[in-house]
Amino acid sequence: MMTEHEDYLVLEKQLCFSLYSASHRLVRSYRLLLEPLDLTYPQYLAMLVLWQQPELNVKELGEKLYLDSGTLTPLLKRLETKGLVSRTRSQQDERVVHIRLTEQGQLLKAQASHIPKTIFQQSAMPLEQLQQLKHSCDLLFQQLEAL
Amino acid sequence: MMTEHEDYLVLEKQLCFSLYSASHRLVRSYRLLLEPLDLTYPQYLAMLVLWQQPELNVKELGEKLYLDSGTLTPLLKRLETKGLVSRTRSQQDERVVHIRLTEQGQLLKAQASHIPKTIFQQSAMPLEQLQQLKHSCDLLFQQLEAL
DNA sequence: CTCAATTGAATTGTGTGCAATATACTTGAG
DNA sequence: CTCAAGTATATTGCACACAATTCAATTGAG
Repeated sequence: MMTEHEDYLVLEKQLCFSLYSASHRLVRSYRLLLEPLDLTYPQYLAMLVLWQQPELNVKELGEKLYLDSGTLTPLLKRLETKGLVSRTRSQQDERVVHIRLTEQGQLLKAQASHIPKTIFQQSAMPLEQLQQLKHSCDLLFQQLEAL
Repeated sequence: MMTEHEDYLVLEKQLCFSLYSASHRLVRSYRLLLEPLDLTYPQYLAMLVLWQQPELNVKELGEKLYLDSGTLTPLLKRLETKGLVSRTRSQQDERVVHIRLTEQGQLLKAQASHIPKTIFQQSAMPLEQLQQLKHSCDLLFQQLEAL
């Protein structure tokens, strides 16, 4: 008694809901591992970037994380309060705010090094399937971004 | 110069970040389509459930959406304000709140019927790959849920 | 050189997520 | 029958996301 279109409106059939739920559940798994580091998942993402590139500005960080200043400014202020990063305005262009990893922030990297492997083990899924999942997510992102 | 563990700490190699970004981007695509219906994506998810089952309580809805009352109560109050659902306490057990689809809420279903197909087209990805993506997300969710 | 347009960040406001707590109600062991 | 334990929902508080706006600083066309 459902039209073809209406049938697609079933929650369990929607890819987006699966993606949405899996993403939240995965972040929840990270939460337990990040609690000892006193980091939230988005803060951990920012630290990941800084561990690779210890200095960059808010715009550059936003481009890597796909987040805007409305999200990043308060997040970075919290990281600053914890002593993990410093925020200083550029001398050359005072609109720009440089984010720098502090020594304390650098030290935190060692405590995070086990996390990716732990999450991988918790997923209890074949590496190959996870790689394929990642690849499909990246492609989906690109397709939607391109619109 | 990176240890094996440290190499995993590269943002672009992390499945979770791909999942996280793809999920947010997909919700953003929904946002444009849902704007004419005056619904947010989580509100749309709640409506999807109600279009299948026009009456249920908060706990049942939470089990379907994997959300708790802290999220659902304000969300459902907003749907009530829009006239899409009613919220009434059970006579038998006054702790229970029944959520019912209103006539206006029912009418909204027709306006949403095109959305799944539109999103599918915007993804510009093969149906088979999307199905596989959904399946992997569902599996990942289950594995993490089972811990 | 000048001012309109642009840019980078911050601010504001709305709406989730979710942990923790509170509250009211129901149930069941004794 | 009673009260301790459990249950369903609501409330509170914190941290994102993100659109919209503001503001200060820079840039570039004429």
